[in-house]
Amino acid sequence: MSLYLPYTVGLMAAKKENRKLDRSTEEKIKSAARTVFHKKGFAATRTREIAEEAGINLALLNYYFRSKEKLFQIIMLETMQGFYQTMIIVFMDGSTTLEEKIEQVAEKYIDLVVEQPEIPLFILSEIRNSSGDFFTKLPINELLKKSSFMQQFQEAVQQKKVADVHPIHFVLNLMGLIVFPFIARPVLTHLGEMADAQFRTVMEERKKLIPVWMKTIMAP
Amino acid sequence: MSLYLPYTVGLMAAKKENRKLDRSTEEKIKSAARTVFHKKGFAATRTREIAEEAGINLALLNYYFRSKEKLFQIIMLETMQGFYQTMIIVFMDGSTTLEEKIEQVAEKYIDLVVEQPEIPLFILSEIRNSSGDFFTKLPINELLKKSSFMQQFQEAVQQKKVADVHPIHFVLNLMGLIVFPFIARPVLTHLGEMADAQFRTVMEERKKLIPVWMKTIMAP
DNA sequence: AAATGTTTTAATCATATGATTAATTTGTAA
DNA sequence: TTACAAATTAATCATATGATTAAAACATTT
Repeated sequence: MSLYLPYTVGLMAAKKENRKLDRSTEEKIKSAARTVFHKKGFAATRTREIAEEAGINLALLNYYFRSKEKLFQIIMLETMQGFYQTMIIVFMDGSTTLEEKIEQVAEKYIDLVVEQPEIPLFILSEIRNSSGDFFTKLPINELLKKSSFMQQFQEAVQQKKVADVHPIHFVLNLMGLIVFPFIARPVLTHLGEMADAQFRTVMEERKKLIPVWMKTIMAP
Repeated sequence: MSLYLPYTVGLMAAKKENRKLDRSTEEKIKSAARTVFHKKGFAATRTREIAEEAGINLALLNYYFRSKEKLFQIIMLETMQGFYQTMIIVFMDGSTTLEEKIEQVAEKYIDLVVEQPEIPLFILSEIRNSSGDFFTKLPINELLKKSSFMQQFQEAVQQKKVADVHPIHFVLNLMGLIVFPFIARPVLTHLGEMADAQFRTVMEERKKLIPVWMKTIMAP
């Protein structure tokens, strides 16, 4: 009998681990959902594919998340949070200069999006349909307005170190230069026969180039 | 009896017009399809919605175009053609300088996309899934390689008028600066409370600004 | 070990959706 | 006018898809 104890204990431990992995089951589903949603978008995603990717029964998905919509909203919110966090952190930092902030944003964002290239297109194409509910749940606007970045930027304009154009140009240029290549990636691949390695090289170059370009662009 | 003749003739004329509008029926369906596909993308589009938008019976859609896929491919191809045509025309023109080409591309593209703001996001998000079939059907690659633009660009590099970085940076910067604002438009709307009128103003400004920026960016 | 609650599954449902069919209307020509 | 072809429609089909249910497996507590 005692011979079975270790086995049983082992089994119990494994099961207990699985039990703790209740969280892991939930996480497995979320992870699979992230993968599929990011790649295909909400409308083209089948819950069955998420279930298969997660290695679980379809019913379990609804058991944990009630519906495809609810699961999607969670993924969407987390994705946006993850994306804006980088910008928020850099822009709130009072100890860096305006130039340093640009350098850091370029570097960190390119790193982020090299890891997860589908994110920009995912966010932008899903926002186009959904009403702006996601934004009301994220206090990005308020944070940015009070940020160290905004102060420094307005100062720079007053001191005529930066051209006096609408600040939106600055944001559009910076994010466009960083993010657009990843959105247009498939076009490059098909059109210019650009391989993965070359693309990475180009994006590494841009880490250095974008801050330089931004300075010359925004000069008065 | 003759009293009825005008009416009948009138009716006939109207019907005959409708008959000529066989083409118009096809065109009505395509136009509706364009609208809905552009706005929602392939996966989120319902053929019933296209039919309703076109004011025709659902079966008629399949009568003219066989399937949703076939109809979509036609729309997609025409949309891409329309989008690239602008670039091709400007870039092939041997009578303009490199600077003028940039000015013209910025101006024409912003005009184009102000009229049809959904196009960039539509093209880019649909390409992400579909295999690159659409590109093989469009000879963009070959045309651009032989274009006046390419010649002038390579000349400028040799004469050290333009920085010697990978030419892809040039394309990414130009298209990113032009197109990205339209892709990010919903974010601006929700985040920055930016209204239509203001957005248009900003884009008008960019017609002038982008060529200037491109020059300073690409200087050695 | 028994009882209880939680997680997981197989089977099934209800509806949405793309497509087809058979009949009807309309236009054209003899 | 009649006959024939083309365009259009209402009704229907087949399947995909999100969701639910009832039972089984598993874990936890007593």
